[in-house]
Amino acid sequence: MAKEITSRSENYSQWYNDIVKKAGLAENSAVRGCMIIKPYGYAIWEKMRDQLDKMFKETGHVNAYFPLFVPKSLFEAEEKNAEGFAKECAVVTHYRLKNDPENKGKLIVDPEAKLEEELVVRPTSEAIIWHTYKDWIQSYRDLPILINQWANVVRWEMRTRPFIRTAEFLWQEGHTAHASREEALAEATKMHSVYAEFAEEFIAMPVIKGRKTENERFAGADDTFTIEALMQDGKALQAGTSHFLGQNFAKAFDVKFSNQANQSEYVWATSWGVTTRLIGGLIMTHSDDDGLVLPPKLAPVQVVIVPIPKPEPELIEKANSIAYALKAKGISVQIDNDESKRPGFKFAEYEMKGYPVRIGIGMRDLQNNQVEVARRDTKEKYSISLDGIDQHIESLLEDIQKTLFERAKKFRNDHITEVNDFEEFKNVLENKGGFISCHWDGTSETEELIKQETKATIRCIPLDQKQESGKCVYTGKPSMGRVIFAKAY
RNA sequence: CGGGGCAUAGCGCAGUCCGGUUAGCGCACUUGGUUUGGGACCAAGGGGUCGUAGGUUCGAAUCCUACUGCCCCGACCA
Repeated sequence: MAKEITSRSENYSQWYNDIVKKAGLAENSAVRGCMIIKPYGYAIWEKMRDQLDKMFKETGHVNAYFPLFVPKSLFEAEEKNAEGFAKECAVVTHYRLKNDPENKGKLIVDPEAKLEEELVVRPTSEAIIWHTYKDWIQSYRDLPILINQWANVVRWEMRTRPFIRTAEFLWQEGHTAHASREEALAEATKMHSVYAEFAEEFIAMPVIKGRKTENERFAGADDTFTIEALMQDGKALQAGTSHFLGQNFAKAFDVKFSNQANQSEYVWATSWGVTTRLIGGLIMTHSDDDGLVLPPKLAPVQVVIVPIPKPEPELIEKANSIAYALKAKGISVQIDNDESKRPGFKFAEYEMKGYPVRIGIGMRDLQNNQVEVARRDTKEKYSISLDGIDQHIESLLEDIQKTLFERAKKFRNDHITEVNDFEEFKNVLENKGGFISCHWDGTSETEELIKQETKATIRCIPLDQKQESGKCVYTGKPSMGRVIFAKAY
């Protein structure tokens, strides 16, 4: 069970780093701000990637790949976008090294090899992609273009944290082009829903769907849709965004098409992305003091079978037949036949790594035609008959997936607090954390003042916001609905 | 870029204040044995330019100077 926010939040950062390390997900690299994703962490990313990719294809998208480098002149074309990312760009200025004449065995950047035009390492790919789309689009018949790219991007962050914020990260970015405003808006909305569905059904991480305020919006977008999750320490995590880009990029890159009446029009655009940050969200939604807890739908291995006390041939044989039955149901299974470690060590290890279900099988069990089943989410252990074990495990995995979501949702809902004055706002923020639902006068100035005073930002204006007249929690000016504030990652 | 801290075995640390045998501990590793239903035990063993460079001294992990790297706290942020 997740502990109370108050007790964990003091050392939450350390606790998080411990899980990342001990579960074998990732480690810091020698390169500043970058992370090495280890095989187990990457396997989780692959599960996420495969599922998302499937959902993108089901909604009509195809994959392609665009260059890592963006010439500066292209990068700066869409001014707001360029300005928004300028502070965190890695820039390539030279293309060659040479031996240092002053220092044998060392290399220096060859000043002769200075690039005529600097190359920006993509922090996002709108620029390079819209430069390309210009050549691909002439007629309404060329539209829509529905392309996704799986890639790495670089944002030179000052302070980093594994999965949540690293200088280089893996993501997917969808970039679509449409003939009408309505169609582009529908696309942005659709992908917003795809993200919410993925977060809730697969990560078992409840999210609030909403739109960003002008302040928090993606640089270059007319509207940004977001899914906001709540972590165990009471801080919010922006888990995915979908942007309606209007005609901003079409105008910046001069991308026009002829409509059916043979009139020239600018193309309408969207972009949307999720990143390896989702793994951070997963960790901070479900894990406990014994380590990682993985939702079965994203666990690289769903069931591990541990022969007790060690892998005797008879036990291995039985384990194989259980594994065979489970695999027939599409369940992933691993049999631990390592003789060098004792059962207790293995139990702790698999708990740390978050395996959803562990089956223990010993001679004693075999005689009774049963095994011991341990579920990671509740830490319950019980013996069950070998007859019909495949059905039992199948429904157990479903139950674990559901239990994790319900538990996280209850926690999240318990930490949405309606607040009506600013003292209460600060009090809840300090002592309880979580989402604060309150009235806001709709101005960027007020949002900024609240941020400066409390570090809380407007996470989103919920899509299901109720019409309700009230007074801004800060200025007392009239407001027509509540927005969600929180401290965020 | 501001403020603070750290640097000793693969990892985590003690020793530094107050200089003095062969630099130590836990984990991990190797070998052998006994074990094995919740992180086994015993024994033997391997592994170190004490971050780098210079200085003080009969003698430096320890004192002094410079440099380098890393971590934490701020500003920035998926």
